[in-house]
Amino acid sequence: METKPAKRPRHMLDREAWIKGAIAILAEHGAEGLRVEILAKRLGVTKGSFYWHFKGRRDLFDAVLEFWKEGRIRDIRKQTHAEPGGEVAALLRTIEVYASARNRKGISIEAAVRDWARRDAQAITVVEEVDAERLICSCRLFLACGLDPEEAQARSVMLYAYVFGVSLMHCGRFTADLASLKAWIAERIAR
Amino acid sequence: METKPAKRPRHMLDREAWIKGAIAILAEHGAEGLRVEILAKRLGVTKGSFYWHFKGRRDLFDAVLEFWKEGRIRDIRKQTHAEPGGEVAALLRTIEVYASARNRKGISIEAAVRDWARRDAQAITVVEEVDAERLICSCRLFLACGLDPEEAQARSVMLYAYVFGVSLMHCGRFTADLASLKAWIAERIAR
DNA sequence: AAACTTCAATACCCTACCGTATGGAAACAA
DNA sequence: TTGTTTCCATACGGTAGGGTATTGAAGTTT
Repeated sequence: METKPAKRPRHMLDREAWIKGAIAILAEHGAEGLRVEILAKRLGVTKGSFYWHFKGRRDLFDAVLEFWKEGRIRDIRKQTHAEPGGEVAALLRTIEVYASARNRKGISIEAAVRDWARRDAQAITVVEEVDAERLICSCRLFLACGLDPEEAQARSVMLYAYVFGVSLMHCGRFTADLASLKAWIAERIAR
Repeated sequence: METKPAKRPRHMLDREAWIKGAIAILAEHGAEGLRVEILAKRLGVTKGSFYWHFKGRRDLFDAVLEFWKEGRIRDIRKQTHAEPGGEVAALLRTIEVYASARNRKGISIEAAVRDWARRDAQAITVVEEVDAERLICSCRLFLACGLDPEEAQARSVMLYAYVFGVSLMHCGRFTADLASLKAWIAERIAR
Protein backbone atom coordinates (compact mmCIF):
# COMPACT_ATOMS: atom_id res chain seq x y z
CA MET A 1 0.00 0.00 0.00
CA GLU A 2 1.29 3.38 -0.98
CA THR A 3 1.70 5.70 1.98
CA LYS A 4 1.88 9.40 1.28
CA PRO A 5 5.32 10.44 2.57
CA ALA A 6 5.78 14.20 2.16
CA LYS A 7 7.27 14.27 5.63
CA ARG A 8 10.98 14.85 5.69
CA PRO A 9 12.31 14.91 9.22
CA ARG A 10 15.80 15.87 8.09
CA HIS A 11 17.01 19.20 6.79
CA MET A 12 15.98 18.94 3.15
CA LEU A 13 16.75 22.36 1.81
CA ASP A 14 15.46 23.02 -1.66
CA ARG A 15 16.64 25.54 -4.20
CA GLU A 16 14.19 28.17 -3.04
CA ALA A 17 15.40 27.98 0.56
CA TRP A 18 18.92 28.66 -0.66
CA ILE A 19 17.73 31.56 -2.78
CA LYS A 20 15.83 33.15 0.09
CA GLY A 21 18.85 32.85 2.34
CA ALA A 22 20.99 34.32 -0.40
CA ILE A 23 18.69 37.31 -0.71
CA ALA A 24 18.96 37.96 3.02
CA ILE A 25 22.74 38.06 2.73
CA LEU A 26 22.49 40.15 -0.42
CA ALA A 27 20.50 42.75 1.50
CA GLU A 28 23.05 42.86 4.30
CA HIS A 29 26.34 42.58 2.49
CA GLY A 30 25.71 43.17 -1.21
CA ALA A 31 26.46 40.88 -4.11
CA GLU A 32 30.20 40.91 -3.40
CA GLY A 33 29.50 39.77 0.13
CA LEU A 34 27.30 36.90 -0.98
CA ARG A 35 29.63 33.93 -0.39
CA VAL A 36 28.57 30.34 -0.61
CA GLU A 37 30.34 29.16 2.51
CA ILE A 38 28.79 31.98 4.54
CA LEU A 39 25.39 31.22 3.11
CA ALA A 40 25.75 27.52 3.89
CA LYS A 41 26.73 28.26 7.45
CA ARG A 42 23.68 30.49 7.89
CA LEU A 43 21.48 27.67 6.65
CA GLY A 44 23.11 25.25 9.04
CA VAL A 45 24.77 23.06 6.44
CA THR A 46 28.08 22.94 4.60
CA LYS A 47 28.85 23.98 1.06
CA GLY A 48 28.87 20.34 0.02
CA SER A 49 25.12 20.74 -0.06
CA PHE A 50 25.24 23.98 -2.02
CA TYR A 51 27.03 22.38 -4.95
CA TRP A 52 24.36 19.75 -5.17
CA HIS A 53 21.68 22.42 -5.71
CA PHE A 54 23.71 24.87 -7.81
CA LYS A 55 26.34 24.56 -10.49
CA GLY A 56 28.35 27.32 -8.84
CA ARG A 57 28.22 30.79 -7.40
CA ARG A 58 27.18 32.31 -10.70
CA ASP A 59 24.27 29.91 -10.91
CA LEU A 60 23.08 31.16 -7.52
CA PHE A 61 23.43 34.77 -8.68
CA ASP A 62 21.26 34.19 -11.72
CA ALA A 63 18.67 32.36 -9.64
CA VAL A 64 18.57 35.20 -7.12
CA LEU A 65 18.06 37.77 -9.85
CA GLU A 66 15.31 35.76 -11.50
CA PHE A 67 13.53 35.21 -8.18
CA TRP A 68 13.78 38.89 -7.31
CA LYS A 69 12.52 39.97 -10.71
CA GLU A 70 9.45 37.80 -10.58
CA GLY A 71 8.60 38.90 -7.05
CA ARG A 72 8.95 42.56 -7.98
CA ILE A 73 6.77 42.25 -11.06
CA ARG A 74 4.07 40.45 -9.10
CA ASP A 75 4.11 43.20 -6.45
CA ILE A 76 4.02 46.01 -8.98
CA ARG A 77 0.97 44.61 -10.73
CA LYS A 78 -0.78 44.16 -7.42
CA GLN A 79 0.09 47.62 -6.08
CA THR A 80 -0.89 49.54 -9.19
CA HIS A 81 -4.24 47.90 -9.60
CA ALA A 82 -6.71 50.71 -8.89
CA GLU A 83 -10.44 51.17 -9.13
CA PRO A 84 -11.44 54.13 -11.31
CA GLY A 85 -11.00 57.21 -9.19
CA GLY A 86 -8.46 55.53 -6.90
CA GLU A 87 -5.45 56.18 -9.08
CA VAL A 88 -3.95 58.97 -6.99
CA ALA A 89 -4.32 56.88 -3.86
CA ALA A 90 -2.51 54.01 -5.59
CA LEU A 91 0.33 56.34 -6.60
CA LEU A 92 0.67 57.75 -3.11
CA ARG A 93 0.68 54.26 -1.68
CA THR A 94 3.42 53.23 -4.10
CA ILE A 95 5.58 56.13 -2.98
CA GLU A 96 4.88 55.40 0.64
CA VAL A 97 5.88 51.76 0.34
CA TYR A 98 9.37 52.69 -0.79
CA ALA A 99 9.94 56.00 0.94
CA SER A 100 8.73 55.01 4.38
CA ALA A 101 10.68 53.54 7.23
CA ARG A 102 8.99 50.15 7.10
CA ASN A 103 9.85 47.76 4.34
CA ARG A 104 13.49 48.23 5.24
CA LYS A 105 14.34 44.78 4.02
CA GLY A 106 12.84 45.35 0.61
CA ILE A 107 14.64 48.66 0.29
CA SER A 108 17.95 47.07 1.21
CA ILE A 109 17.48 44.40 -1.43
CA GLU A 110 16.52 47.02 -3.99
CA ALA A 111 19.65 49.04 -3.22
CA ALA A 112 21.88 45.99 -3.34
CA VAL A 113 20.50 44.87 -6.69
CA ARG A 114 20.88 48.33 -8.20
CA ASP A 115 24.44 48.60 -7.00
CA TRP A 116 25.03 45.11 -8.35
CA ALA A 117 23.69 46.29 -11.72
CA ARG A 118 26.52 48.78 -11.97
CA ARG A 119 28.93 45.90 -12.62
CA ASP A 120 26.97 42.82 -13.68
CA ALA A 121 25.36 42.40 -17.07
CA GLN A 122 22.66 40.00 -15.90
CA ALA A 123 21.72 42.32 -13.05
CA ILE A 124 21.42 45.17 -15.54
CA THR A 125 19.00 43.14 -17.64
CA VAL A 126 16.84 42.32 -14.64
CA VAL A 127 16.77 45.90 -13.40
CA GLU A 128 15.81 47.08 -16.87
CA GLU A 129 12.90 44.69 -16.96
CA VAL A 130 11.69 45.62 -13.49
CA ASP A 131 12.03 49.33 -14.16
CA ALA A 132 10.14 49.02 -17.41
CA GLU A 133 7.30 47.21 -15.68
CA ARG A 134 7.14 49.75 -12.87
CA LEU A 135 7.20 52.74 -15.19
CA ILE A 136 4.55 51.30 -17.45
CA CYS A 137 2.24 50.57 -14.54
CA SER A 138 2.60 53.96 -12.87
CA CYS A 139 2.33 55.68 -16.23
CA ARG A 140 -1.02 53.96 -16.73
CA LEU A 141 -2.21 55.44 -13.45
CA PHE A 142 -1.11 58.94 -14.41
CA LEU A 143 -2.83 58.61 -17.75
CA ALA A 144 -6.01 57.55 -16.00
CA CYS A 145 -5.80 60.79 -14.02
CA GLY A 146 -6.06 62.68 -17.28
CA LEU A 147 -2.45 63.71 -17.76
CA ASP A 148 -1.07 63.92 -21.27
CA PRO A 149 1.35 61.13 -22.24
CA GLU A 150 4.57 63.11 -21.91
CA GLU A 151 3.75 64.39 -18.44
CA ALA A 152 2.60 60.94 -17.38
CA GLN A 153 5.91 59.46 -18.48
CA ALA A 154 7.94 62.21 -16.84
CA ARG A 155 6.09 61.88 -13.57
CA SER A 156 6.60 58.13 -13.58
CA VAL A 157 10.36 58.53 -13.93
CA MET A 158 10.36 61.24 -11.28
CA LEU A 159 8.37 59.06 -8.92
CA TYR A 160 10.71 56.10 -9.00
CA ALA A 161 13.89 58.16 -9.16
CA TYR A 162 12.71 59.96 -6.06
CA VAL A 163 11.86 56.87 -4.04
CA PHE A 164 15.13 55.15 -4.86
CA GLY A 165 17.14 58.28 -4.26
CA VAL A 166 15.58 59.22 -0.96
CA SER A 167 16.43 55.79 0.41
CA LEU A 168 20.11 56.56 -0.18
CA MET A 169 20.11 59.93 1.54
CA HIS A 170 20.92 60.82 5.13
CA CYS A 171 18.92 63.93 5.96
CA GLY A 172 19.14 63.72 9.74
CA ARG A 173 21.31 66.80 10.07
CA PHE A 174 19.14 68.84 7.75
CA THR A 175 15.65 68.54 9.14
CA ALA A 176 14.01 67.14 12.23
CA ASP A 177 10.69 66.53 10.51
CA LEU A 178 11.55 64.54 7.43
CA ALA A 179 8.15 62.86 7.42
CA SER A 180 6.22 66.00 6.60
CA LEU A 181 8.71 66.94 3.90
CA LYS A 182 8.21 63.51 2.37
CA ALA A 183 4.46 63.98 2.49
CA TRP A 184 4.78 67.30 0.69
CA ILE A 185 6.98 65.71 -1.97
CA ALA A 186 4.64 62.75 -2.46
CA GLU A 187 1.78 65.15 -3.08
CA ARG A 188 3.76 67.12 -5.61
CA ILE A 189 4.76 63.99 -7.50
CA ALA A 190 1.42 62.19 -7.48
CA ARG A 191 -1.05 65.02 -7.80
CA MET B 1 84.50 48.95 -15.45
CA GLU B 2 81.80 48.68 -12.88
CA THR B 3 78.30 48.44 -14.38
CA LYS B 4 75.61 49.55 -12.03
CA PRO B 5 72.31 47.66 -12.01
CA ALA B 6 69.59 49.09 -14.21
CA LYS B 7 68.41 52.36 -12.79
CA ARG B 8 64.90 52.08 -11.47
CA PRO B 9 62.70 55.06 -12.14
CA ARG B 10 61.73 56.51 -8.81
CA HIS B 11 58.02 56.91 -8.56
CA MET B 12 57.69 59.05 -5.49
CA LEU B 13 54.05 58.41 -4.85
CA ASP B 14 52.60 60.45 -2.07
CA ARG B 15 49.50 59.81 -0.03
CA GLU B 16 47.29 61.82 -2.38
CA ALA B 17 48.35 59.82 -5.41
CA TRP B 18 47.32 56.66 -3.61
CA ILE B 19 44.00 58.21 -2.61
CA LYS B 20 43.21 59.32 -6.15
CA GLY B 21 44.01 55.87 -7.48
CA ALA B 22 41.85 54.38 -4.76
CA ILE B 23 38.92 56.56 -5.75
CA ALA B 24 39.21 55.40 -9.35
CA ILE B 25 38.98 51.80 -8.21
CA LEU B 26 36.17 52.70 -5.82
CA ALA B 27 34.17 54.09 -8.73
CA GLU B 28 34.70 50.95 -10.79
CA HIS B 29 34.45 48.17 -8.23
CA GLY B 30 33.00 49.65 -5.05
CA ALA B 31 34.46 49.67 -1.57
CA GLU B 32 34.56 45.88 -1.36
CA GLY B 33 36.53 45.77 -4.57
CA LEU B 34 39.09 48.29 -3.36
CA ARG B 35 42.03 46.00 -2.63
CA VAL B 36 45.50 47.21 -1.79
CA GLU B 37 47.35 44.78 -4.05
CA ILE B 38 45.15 45.72 -7.00
CA LEU B 39 45.61 49.40 -6.27
CA ALA B 40 49.38 49.00 -6.01
CA LYS B 41 49.49 47.18 -9.33
CA ARG B 42 47.52 49.97 -10.99
CA LEU B 43 50.02 52.50 -9.64
CA GLY B 44 52.91 50.43 -10.95
CA VAL B 45 54.33 49.47 -7.56
CA THR B 46 53.89 46.67 -5.03
CA LYS B 47 52.03 46.70 -1.78
CA GLY B 48 55.28 47.07 0.09
CA SER B 49 55.00 50.73 -0.79
CA PHE B 50 51.39 50.96 0.28
CA TYR B 51 52.17 50.00 3.85
CA TRP B 52 54.72 52.77 4.09
CA HIS B 53 52.05 55.39 3.32
CA PHE B 54 49.11 53.82 5.17
CA LYS B 55 48.72 51.91 8.38
CA GLY B 56 46.41 49.48 6.64
CA ARG B 57 43.40 49.13 4.40
CA ARG B 58 41.13 50.85 6.89
CA ASP B 59 43.46 53.82 6.98
CA LEU B 60 43.11 54.13 3.21
CA PHE B 61 39.34 53.93 3.50
CA ASP B 62 39.20 56.78 5.97
CA ALA B 63 41.52 58.89 3.86
CA VAL B 64 39.40 58.28 0.77
CA LEU B 65 36.24 59.31 2.60
CA GLU B 66 37.84 62.46 3.96
CA PHE B 67 39.22 63.42 0.55
CA TRP B 68 35.88 62.83 -1.11
CA LYS B 69 34.01 64.81 1.51
CA GLU B 70 36.21 67.87 1.17
CA GLY B 71 36.03 67.81 -2.62
CA ARG B 72 32.26 67.54 -2.56
CA ILE B 73 31.82 70.39 -0.12
CA ARG B 74 34.09 72.62 -2.19
CA ASP B 75 32.10 71.80 -5.33
CA ILE B 76 28.77 72.40 -3.67
CA ARG B 77 29.72 75.83 -2.45
CA LYS B 78 31.01 76.75 -5.87
CA GLN B 79 27.99 75.43 -7.75
CA THR B 80 25.38 77.04 -5.55
CA HIS B 81 26.90 80.47 -5.60
CA ALA B 82 24.41 82.56 -7.57
CA GLU B 83 23.97 86.19 -8.40
CA PRO B 84 20.61 87.60 -7.29
CA GLY B 85 18.11 86.53 -9.92
CA GLY B 86 20.23 83.59 -11.02
CA GLU B 87 19.03 81.16 -8.40
CA VAL B 88 16.81 79.08 -10.67
CA ALA B 89 19.61 78.79 -13.18
CA ALA B 90 21.93 77.57 -10.43
CA LEU B 91 19.38 74.97 -9.34
CA LEU B 92 18.86 73.74 -12.89
CA ARG B 93 22.59 73.52 -13.37
CA THR B 94 22.95 71.50 -10.20
CA ILE B 95 20.36 69.02 -11.42
CA GLU B 96 21.97 68.87 -14.80
CA VAL B 97 25.43 68.12 -13.40
CA TYR B 98 24.18 64.97 -11.72
CA ALA B 99 21.41 63.86 -14.03
CA SER B 100 23.26 64.24 -17.31
CA ALA B 101 25.37 61.72 -19.14
CA ARG B 102 28.63 63.55 -18.61
CA ASN B 103 30.25 63.51 -15.21
CA ARG B 104 29.92 59.72 -15.30
CA LYS B 105 32.95 59.34 -13.09
CA GLY B 106 31.57 61.59 -10.37
CA ILE B 107 28.25 59.77 -10.44
CA SER B 108 29.97 56.40 -10.12
CA ILE B 109 31.90 57.61 -7.10
CA GLU B 110 28.76 59.03 -5.58
CA ALA B 111 26.93 55.74 -6.03
CA ALA B 112 29.81 53.73 -4.63
CA VAL B 113 30.09 55.92 -1.53
CA ARG B 114 26.35 55.75 -0.88
CA ASP B 115 26.33 52.01 -1.21
CA TRP B 116 29.35 51.89 1.06
CA ALA B 117 27.42 53.95 3.62
CA ARG B 118 24.90 51.16 3.93
CA ARG B 119 27.46 49.09 5.83
CA ASP B 120 30.24 51.36 7.09
CA ALA B 121 29.83 53.76 10.00
CA GLN B 122 32.50 56.19 8.82
CA ALA B 123 30.96 56.35 5.36
CA ILE B 124 27.59 57.12 6.93
CA THR B 125 29.10 60.05 8.80
CA VAL B 126 30.67 61.46 5.67
CA VAL B 127 27.50 61.08 3.61
CA GLU B 128 25.54 62.81 6.35
CA GLU B 129 27.89 65.75 6.31
CA VAL B 130 27.88 66.06 2.53
CA ASP B 131 24.11 65.72 2.33
CA ALA B 132 23.63 68.37 5.00
CA GLU B 133 25.87 70.78 3.13
CA ARG B 134 24.11 70.15 -0.16
CA LEU B 135 20.65 70.51 1.28
CA ILE B 136 21.52 73.70 3.12
CA CYS B 137 23.00 75.26 -0.02
CA SER B 138 20.13 74.37 -2.31
CA CYS B 139 17.64 75.35 0.35
CA ARG B 140 19.23 78.80 0.42
CA LEU B 141 18.62 79.10 -3.31
CA PHE B 142 14.98 78.12 -2.99
CA LEU B 143 14.50 80.61 -0.20
CA ALA B 144 16.03 83.32 -2.36
CA CYS B 145 13.37 82.48 -4.95
CA GLY B 146 10.73 83.45 -2.43
CA LEU B 147 9.56 80.02 -1.34
CA ASP B 148 8.47 79.51 2.24
CA PRO B 149 10.88 77.50 4.43
CA GLU B 150 8.99 74.23 4.42
CA GLU B 151 8.60 74.13 0.66
CA ALA B 152 12.23 75.13 0.22
CA GLN B 153 13.33 72.25 2.41
CA ALA B 154 11.05 69.79 0.72
CA ARG B 155 12.20 70.81 -2.74
CA SER B 156 15.81 70.46 -1.68
CA VAL B 157 15.27 66.91 -0.55
CA MET B 158 13.31 66.16 -3.69
CA LEU B 159 16.05 67.61 -5.86
CA TYR B 160 18.85 65.48 -4.50
CA ALA B 161 16.75 62.36 -4.07
CA TYR B 162 15.79 62.66 -7.71
CA VAL B 163 19.30 63.15 -9.07
CA PHE B 164 20.70 60.24 -7.08
CA GLY B 165 17.77 58.01 -7.90
CA VAL B 166 17.70 58.67 -11.61
CA SER B 167 21.34 57.66 -11.86
CA LEU B 168 20.39 54.20 -10.60
CA MET B 169 17.54 53.64 -13.03
CA HIS B 170 17.51 51.94 -16.40
CA CYS B 171 14.76 53.55 -18.42
CA GLY B 172 15.88 52.43 -21.86
CA ARG B 173 12.93 50.11 -22.39
CA PHE B 174 10.41 52.70 -21.24
CA THR B 175 11.12 55.76 -23.34
CA ALA B 176 13.25 56.66 -26.31
CA ASP B 177 13.50 60.32 -25.35
CA LEU B 178 14.66 60.33 -21.79
CA ALA B 179 16.35 63.69 -22.19
CA SER B 180 13.14 65.64 -22.66
CA LEU B 181 11.53 63.82 -19.74
CA LYS B 182 14.48 64.83 -17.58
CA ALA B 183 14.13 68.42 -18.73
CA TRP B 184 10.46 68.41 -17.76
CA ILE B 185 11.31 66.98 -14.34
CA ALA B 186 14.09 69.50 -13.73
CA GLU B 187 11.68 72.33 -14.43
CA ARG B 188 9.11 70.92 -12.05
CA ILE B 189 11.66 70.55 -9.27
CA ALA B 190 13.48 73.87 -9.65
CA ARG B 191 10.72 76.24 -10.66
C1' DA C 1 82.26 60.56 1.85
C1' DA C 2 79.36 59.00 5.55
C1' DA C 3 75.08 58.90 7.63
C1' DC C 4 70.41 59.33 7.32
C1' DT C 5 65.74 59.53 5.18
C1' DT C 6 62.44 58.12 1.82
C1' DC C 7 60.08 55.02 -1.02
C1' DA C 8 59.75 50.53 -3.00
C1' DA C 9 60.73 45.23 -3.86
C1' DT C 10 60.78 40.70 -2.05
C1' DA C 11 59.64 37.03 0.68
C1' DC C 12 56.88 35.31 3.92
C1' DC C 13 52.69 33.90 6.92
C1' DC C 14 47.84 33.50 7.42
C1' DT C 15 42.89 33.63 6.41
C1' DA C 16 38.93 33.44 3.41
C1' DC C 17 36.85 31.36 -0.18
C1' DC C 18 35.68 28.66 -4.67
C1' DG C 19 35.27 24.39 -6.62
C1' DT C 20 35.88 19.16 -6.73
C1' DA C 21 36.05 14.46 -5.27
C1' DT C 22 34.34 11.22 -2.49
C1' DG C 23 31.80 8.99 1.10
C1' DG C 24 27.68 8.26 3.73
C1' DA C 25 23.18 8.21 5.72
C1' DA C 26 18.32 8.42 5.08
C1' DA C 27 14.48 7.80 2.17
C1' DC C 28 12.49 5.42 -1.57
C1' DA C 29 11.73 1.97 -5.22
C1' DA C 30 12.45 -2.74 -7.00
C1' DT D 1 15.88 -7.48 1.12
C1' DT D 2 18.85 -4.71 -2.21
C1' DG D 3 19.80 -1.12 -5.08
C1' DT D 4 18.88 3.85 -6.12
C1' DT D 5 18.16 8.53 -5.38
C1' DT D 6 18.56 12.52 -2.56
C1' DC D 7 20.81 15.58 0.37
C1' DC D 8 24.69 16.60 3.09
C1' DA D 9 29.69 16.12 5.38
C1' DT D 10 34.55 15.85 4.96
C1' DA D 11 38.79 16.54 2.92
C1' DC D 12 41.55 18.59 -0.29
C1' DG D 13 43.76 21.73 -3.80
C1' DG D 14 44.01 26.25 -5.56
C1' DT D 15 43.87 31.42 -5.75
C1' DA D 16 43.36 36.05 -3.85
C1' DG D 17 44.61 39.09 -0.79
C1' DG D 18 45.80 41.45 4.06
C1' DG D 19 49.63 42.37 6.87
C1' DT D 20 54.71 42.06 8.45
C1' DA D 21 59.68 41.82 8.18
C1' DT D 22 63.53 42.64 5.78
C1' DT D 23 66.36 44.37 2.31
C1' DG D 24 67.76 47.76 -0.91
C1' DA D 25 68.32 51.69 -3.81
C1' DA D 26 67.94 56.55 -4.64
C1' DG D 27 68.03 61.03 -2.69
C1' DT D 28 69.36 64.30 1.25
C1' DT D 29 72.02 66.11 4.91
C1' DT D 30 76.16 66.79 7.44
